[in-house]
Formats: sequence, C-alpha cells, structure tokens
Amino acid sequence: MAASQRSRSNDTAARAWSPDTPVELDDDQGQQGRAQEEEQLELRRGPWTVDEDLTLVNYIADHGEGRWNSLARAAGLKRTGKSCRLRWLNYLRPDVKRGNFTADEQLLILDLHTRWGNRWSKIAQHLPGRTDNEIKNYWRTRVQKHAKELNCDANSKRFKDTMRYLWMPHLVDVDDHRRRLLQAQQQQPHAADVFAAAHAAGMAVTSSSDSFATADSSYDEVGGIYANMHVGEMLVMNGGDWGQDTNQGLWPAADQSSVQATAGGHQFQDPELSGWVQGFSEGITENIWALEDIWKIQ
DNA sequence: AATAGTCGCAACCGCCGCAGC
DNA sequence: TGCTGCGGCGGTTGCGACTAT
Repeated sequence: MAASQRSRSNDTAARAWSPDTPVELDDDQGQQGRAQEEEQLELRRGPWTVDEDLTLVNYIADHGEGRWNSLARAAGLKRTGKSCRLRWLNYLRPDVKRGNFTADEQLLILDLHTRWGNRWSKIAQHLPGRTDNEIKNYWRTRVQKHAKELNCDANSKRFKDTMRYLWMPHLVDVDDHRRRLLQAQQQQPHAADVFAAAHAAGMAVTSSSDSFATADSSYDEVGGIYANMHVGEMLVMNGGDWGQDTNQGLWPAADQSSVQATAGGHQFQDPELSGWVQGFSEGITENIWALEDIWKIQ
C-alpha cells in the first residue's frame, strides 16, 4: 500500500487533466519512439463524450470486443485500450443493468462478501448485469456506511457475523420476526443466565469473552438481538447444538435454519449461488438498509 | 438564496498473471 | 528462460449532484 500511496502522490500532476487536454508523458513514456509519443500525446482522459460512446459501441457492434489497444486505434478513439474496455464493460455493454440494487442483490452481495471478501469480479459473476465496479461502489458507500454506524469495520468479523447471523436472517420475514421478538422478550432469560447456560454446556465462552461481554451489555438494551449474533458465533464454536437447545423462542424457525445452514463450516444449500439467500427479500423493501430502524426499535 | 458538507458514481491508477515471442 | 504487451483486478480519486444549515 505504501507503494501505491507513493505512486499516487506522483500522479498528482498527471491528474490535473481536463477532458479536452492531452495526457502528459512521464519520463519513461518519453523514452519510447517518437511516433508512439505523438500518438500518446493525443490520448484523452476523463469523462467520455457521447460521440466517443457511439464510436465505441458501433465499432464493437461491427467487429466485436477484445484486443482493446488495437480496437481503440482502429476505432479512431484517442483513448487507451484499458479506458475503452472499462467504458464498455461498466457502462456501454447492452446487458449492463442500471439502477438500484434489488433487495435480493443486496443480500447476495452481503453473503458473497462474507465468503470471498473484496473479490468484486467474482461476486459480480453471480449478479447478472452488475459490474464489479458497481458492486465495489455499493459496498464502499452503503455497506461501509452502515458498518461505521455500528462502530465496526465492514471487513471485521463482528460486522460479518452481524450480517450473517443477525441481519440476513432478520430479513426472512420481518413481520413474523417482530412478532416473535416480542414474544421472546417476554420469555427470554437474562443474559447472565444465558452465559451460565453456555458455560455449563462446556462452551469456550472465555475465548470470546469480549464478544459475549458485548452481547451481555447489549442484551437488555435490545432484547437479545446482539446476543443472537453471538449465538451464531457460538454455533460455529460448538457445532450448533447450543443454539438449538437453549435458544428456542429467540430465533424464528426460519432464522434457526439459516443459522444452521451457515454455522457448521459455512455451508450453503447452493454452493454457487447461496440459494438460501435467494428469495429472502420477497415482500420487503428494495433497500434492505431501510430496515435499519428495526435495530433502533428494539 | 448561498454556502458547506456529504454522497454516489465514473474513471483512473498500479499491480499481477498470462500468453506469445 | 526472460522479455514484452495485454487484460483483468482491486484500490483510490475527482467531481457533479444532492442535502443540510
């Protein structure tokens, strides 16, 4: 990263462009052949114009995509091959899906990101019409924003656990969940009792004492919500038995199945497409984050 | 209405792996 | 076997649009 930052600072001057100004050459580029230098001097950067878009689209329609550097030259575009490729893949390609992510797509992104991390292109392969760039932007803007609101990093285990064991199961059936939570709040034991039960069951609660302490402190406040997240953690630690035995009434039935599906070694019904995620969002808002008020309601 | 702050997105960059020579 | 060019990837940035004050 240091190298990246160093190179970034060196890019400052080169970044002072406008769409109508040619690219300035650095020393290395200046050492190349004169013809190539003259050609590169004319390269454009910045936002694409409508004419450029039309040129690129028409050329690809006639000749197909690929060989981007030669394509850019042949099409008469004063752009780098990389720039043409990016413009085509992220914006001009006919099957690119524009607009907001659906709830299903958002859930799938959350799910796949917990499995693969910032492998945007790999994640994008499972969202037809969506580009890695779009997903990356979505993650950086929406998801990281909510992680910040939770005072944790979007790549942290805590946030991923929150997503996997709390938030996503939450979306299975919001109304049903609310009703069951009300019941659970009336029935559930105090967090200290839960801790004692876990301890008596021989769980390695000491190894997650920090997490449990967090759950403990949040328990009364939110009526078991955060504790449930750590129940998920404990399921991972303890093979899933504890949650089934002691957590009855806390999780809606569908939630438990989801947890079980993920707890034992992060297994999925559909190893390719996380089928257990698909269909989660039926009947809920298109913006899953709009449900964040549930957190505050509890 | 003007200004400041924030957000979302398009586009850039360097790095890396691969294929061809 | 090493070099070179290309394509792909993930990280970062700049700026217009939007919102709050």
